[in-house]
Amino acid sequence: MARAQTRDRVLRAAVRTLASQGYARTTARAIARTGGFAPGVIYYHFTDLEDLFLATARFTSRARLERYQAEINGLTSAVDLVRRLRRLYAEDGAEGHIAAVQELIAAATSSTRLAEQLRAETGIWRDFAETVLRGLLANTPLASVVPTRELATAAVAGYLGIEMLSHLEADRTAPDALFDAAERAAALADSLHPQ
Amino acid sequence: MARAQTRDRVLRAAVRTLASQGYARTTARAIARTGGFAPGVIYYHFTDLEDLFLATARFTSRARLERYQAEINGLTSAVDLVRRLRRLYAEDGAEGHIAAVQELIAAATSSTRLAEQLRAETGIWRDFAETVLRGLLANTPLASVVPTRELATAAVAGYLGIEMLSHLEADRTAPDALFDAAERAAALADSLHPQ
Amino acid sequence: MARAQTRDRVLRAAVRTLASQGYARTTARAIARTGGFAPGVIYYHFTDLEDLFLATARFTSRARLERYQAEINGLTSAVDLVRRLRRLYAEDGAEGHIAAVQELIAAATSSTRLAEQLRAETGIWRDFAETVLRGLLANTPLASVVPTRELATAAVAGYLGIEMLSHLEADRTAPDALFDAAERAAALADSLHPQ
Amino acid sequence: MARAQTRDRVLRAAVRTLASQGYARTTARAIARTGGFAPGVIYYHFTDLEDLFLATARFTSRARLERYQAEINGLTSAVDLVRRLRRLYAEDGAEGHIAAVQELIAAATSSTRLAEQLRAETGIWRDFAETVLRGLLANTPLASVVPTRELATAAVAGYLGIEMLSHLEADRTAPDALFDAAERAAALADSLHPQ
DNA sequence: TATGAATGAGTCTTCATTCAT
DNA sequence: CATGAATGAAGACTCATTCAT
Repeated sequence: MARAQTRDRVLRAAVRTLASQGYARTTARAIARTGGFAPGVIYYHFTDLEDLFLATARFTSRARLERYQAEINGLTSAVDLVRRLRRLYAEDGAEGHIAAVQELIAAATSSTRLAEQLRAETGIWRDFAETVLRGLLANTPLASVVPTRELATAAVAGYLGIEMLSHLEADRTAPDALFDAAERAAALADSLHPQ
Repeated sequence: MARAQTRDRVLRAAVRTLASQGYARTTARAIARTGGFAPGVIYYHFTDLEDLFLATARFTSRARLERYQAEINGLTSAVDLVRRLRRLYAEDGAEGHIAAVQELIAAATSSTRLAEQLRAETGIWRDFAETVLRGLLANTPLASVVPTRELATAAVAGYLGIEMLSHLEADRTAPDALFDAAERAAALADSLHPQ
Repeated sequence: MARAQTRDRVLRAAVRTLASQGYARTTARAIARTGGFAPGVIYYHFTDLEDLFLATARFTSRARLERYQAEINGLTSAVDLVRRLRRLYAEDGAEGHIAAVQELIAAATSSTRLAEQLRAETGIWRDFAETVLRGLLANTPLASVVPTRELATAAVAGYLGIEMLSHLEADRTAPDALFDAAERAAALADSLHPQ
Repeated sequence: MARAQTRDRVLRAAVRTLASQGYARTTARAIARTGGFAPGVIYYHFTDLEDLFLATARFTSRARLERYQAEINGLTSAVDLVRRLRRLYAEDGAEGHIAAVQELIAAATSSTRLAEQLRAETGIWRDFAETVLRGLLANTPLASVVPTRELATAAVAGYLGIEMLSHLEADRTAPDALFDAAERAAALADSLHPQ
């Protein structure tokens, strides 16, 4: 099998295992079982588990970012934005992307390198959120008032926090109610736009 | 030594270890080292580590809630609220309360009982946040517009999310900038109050 | 409480625990739980667990021997003997005496002193069995033919072996069938007696 | 190394350790020391110690049964039988087979699955003993009188019981005396055969 | 490239035993 | 006499990692 292809299988197996079993149970054997390969394969493609987790953080973050950019770039309506986010968030939940990141952040407490990698990734997301916010507020009375950088940070934090709370619930109704409320607020914001 | 006293020592050691080492490294031995007692003590007071983590979740949540209630109950000014929260948040950071809870939430992926306990605790905090919000918005044009329940959920999520992000940073500037922005927004909100 | 009385409680608790839980699970705590006293009590009356097991071996062996002697001494009919033995064996099973001894014998593999104590006890039982056999065979053509000492050894071995096998069965039908067969053989033996 | 080969090494080490140290001291570490491999090997080939003990019971029972069958099948002389048994019994003693089984039976008090396995094995031996007995008694006046099934049970019980008693002795004279007596009885039995 | 057997360190947990009360 | 809190050693078991094939 092509080298890069197998590498990707390992990365995807790591994401799925982190999301479904949690960091503590994401052992080399567990990842191998999830992906259907021998544990040794991991060590052929990565130095050790820390190395794999670093790559996993980057892999899942970049993959999702591409998807978010493709869906969201150029949007000027806040309502449209919220609707797209709701769909993307549902994807995240189904595929376990945010859950995996959340487990990695908890794991970062005991790995400086992982913390650095995750800081870089969350930084990229905050920049992305800031760009989107600026686009929305352009030509709006709010543009000069809203602290976009802080709001972008809060948005990323909220996204991660919501996922944490959802993880504790059996159902997934909390995010839905939040998206509903956000959509109403977005409608209000859109009405401030000059026609 | 009195039974209850030792039990508390173990709980406090668990909080400190979770916050400083992360869930995966919060072993019985690590907790014992933190607290300065023999690992066996843990098993004299708790059935197993899961039992200890359950008790820790409840212990740290309730202790902090009391503190927050004492500081915040009866406040009507949003600016005052934000200032108190900033101080309380600094306390949390110093003592590792939120960090510990965050690690426990990550750990809950592999323990249904822990997930249940944490769901109960975060529910209590959401209720608390909702009560505070309602008090603030009373006699305000916003009272009928703002979805307090959803906002309370978002507040709890944001609090947890911010702590996650802070954990990745060496410094703690991000929360400061957020509190500054929140204080400006609070001033705006206070100005809507009928004099 | 009188010293000797408590000592006896401990010994009886040890027998019951050995019989019901097996040697490996007969811990100081388990014995204390069975007897309803604190683990420390054991160490007040015995040096350590080995000392307790030694005393237990002697205690249960002597107690049962008294009972057997009272029932069996002076019997001249083999059929009567088998009938009494069947009843005594049922008592043993109900109270776990032989089961406890069997566990102690298995444990003796790792304690020379326990092995010595048990060798002494089984020796006493073999002597008892030999006396009974001699009484039965007296004035019988078999008296000069039957090697009573070897037969006595075989009887003790058989008794222990049967208990081992019974322990593996859910029901207790095997010993019953054996006693039935023995009773028929005894009738045959009795018919050889000169009237 | 081939999987099956290592598995066998572990099984043989388990038998030797059970026989020489007793059940309570047959720890994973002790077995590994006996066999000269790392304790982890046990868990690579068996789920846990209970699983290993189950397999050990079956392994040692079947291996010995094959040997006994090869030596004994087709024998019609009781004296020959006793002589072969004496030799086989000496082998058992040297290799610790019966001693291991006896320890496992004691251990079965705390493992239902082990009890079941051992019940199956002792059942097979009783059937074997019954077959041998029937062969011996064929064409003999005793054939219709002797309850072969019960006698077979008694034989298995006696075999186990004798091993228990021998284990308590420093020397091994008791079994010898018994085999001597059995040989004399066998000669008597053989004389009943029609020439 | 991939596999799977093997290892040794480290984890949770139990337990005999001690000791202050 | 009895209790129950505490300890430290040891046991079962897991797991990252290596290596021969």
